[in-house]
Amino acid sequence: VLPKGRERTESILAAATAVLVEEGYAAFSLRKVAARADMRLGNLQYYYRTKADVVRALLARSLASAARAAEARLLAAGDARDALASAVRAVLADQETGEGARLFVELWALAGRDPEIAAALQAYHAGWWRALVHLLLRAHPGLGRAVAGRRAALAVAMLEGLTLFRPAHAPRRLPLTGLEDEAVAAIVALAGRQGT
Amino acid sequence: VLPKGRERTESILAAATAVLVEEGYAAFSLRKVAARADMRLGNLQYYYRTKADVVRALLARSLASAARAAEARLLAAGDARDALASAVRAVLADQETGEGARLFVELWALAGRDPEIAAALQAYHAGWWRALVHLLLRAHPGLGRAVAGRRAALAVAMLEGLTLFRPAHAPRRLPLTGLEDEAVAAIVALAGRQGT
DNA sequence: TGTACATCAGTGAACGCGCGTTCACTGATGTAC
DNA sequence: TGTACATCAGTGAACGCGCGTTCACTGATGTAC
Repeated sequence: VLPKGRERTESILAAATAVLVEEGYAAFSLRKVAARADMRLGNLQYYYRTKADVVRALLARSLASAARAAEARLLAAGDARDALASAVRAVLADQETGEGARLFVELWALAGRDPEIAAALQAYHAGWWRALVHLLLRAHPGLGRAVAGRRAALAVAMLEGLTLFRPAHAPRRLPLTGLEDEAVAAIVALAGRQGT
Repeated sequence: VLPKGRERTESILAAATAVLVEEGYAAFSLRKVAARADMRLGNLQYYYRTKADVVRALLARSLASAARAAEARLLAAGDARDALASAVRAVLADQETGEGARLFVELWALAGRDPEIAAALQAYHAGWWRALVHLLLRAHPGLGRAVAGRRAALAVAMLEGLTLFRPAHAPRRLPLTGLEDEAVAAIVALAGRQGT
């Protein structure tokens, strides 16, 4: 174990994530991160030499944990008949807080300008897309990989798109009652339709 | 007509949009906007007193034009049997450039922190969601408003989510061939499924 | 047509501020013998 | 166990820079009489 160093970098990244989520990248500064982690600017820079290093590390940490969570959700359902439905339900439940959604929207915006971030985000999506493909194929082996791949991509797009209607981003007057059940049903139906 | 003033504000907002799309909100500054619009900072501020005023105006301009385009797409299809399919196809075609997508991702990120922007964005989504509901009900009158509303919301989420896989944001290794056709088919099928 | 004056459009300098980064320095902790 | 020394962790000041905003000022254009 490397207790001291790990503790330090962990608290720096936690502070950085909080600042990014609460204030956005435009207002993200090393001084704020240091203050939030209760240390001096100079000391923070002993661990991460530049602002870019902090952002890179924070990105890696967040995506790794989100990927772990999402894939676990999808795989946990196992072979049950309603595996797909309960996995989708779990993913939707994870979106509830809106905090993660806020972080991801920031990262999407950054990805438009930073190829490294774009690649990391892409790898993250590919990760749970793959898990979803497995799930689809297990439920409907006749689909074939190509069709299952496209449909999984549509499901990912729909689920990610739904985060945009979360409370944090909009008062969402879109008719919301029962939307989650409808989403689950839509994805299950999407999976089962006759192949293209 | 107010030729001079309009010309000026128009070129300011065009410059501001370009800067926001190319550099992101974090790097968005009045000096850059002024330089791009080929005028002095002081003169720009004669038209918009503060940075917030520029952002507000640019938001209004962009959303109004995007809303006009999207609703036109959805309504142009008229009563034809394949109205829904061709409307969805048109919306997907509009996404092709990625430029608009970049702008919207920036706005989503800002919406997380600015209620005014969140409200404007929400109104925009509500606009084309409404058009989509009409289209769904015309194609399948038996659905009922509630179900049609939920399904239109899912379609909006899917279509918005798909913008995230556009070239500008990711090298997109997700299996893309035929994805658009699959999306059209999925939304048509979503519309026609037996009501919940 | 000419004159006086107000408004409009545009200029340029200055302000104070927070930023990322650099750097010389200080103790504490670990290692070698 | 003690001493010498290297590395680690942390401090605090300073730098130059771009930023939003304020402001006094200047011509050009429009209006009144």
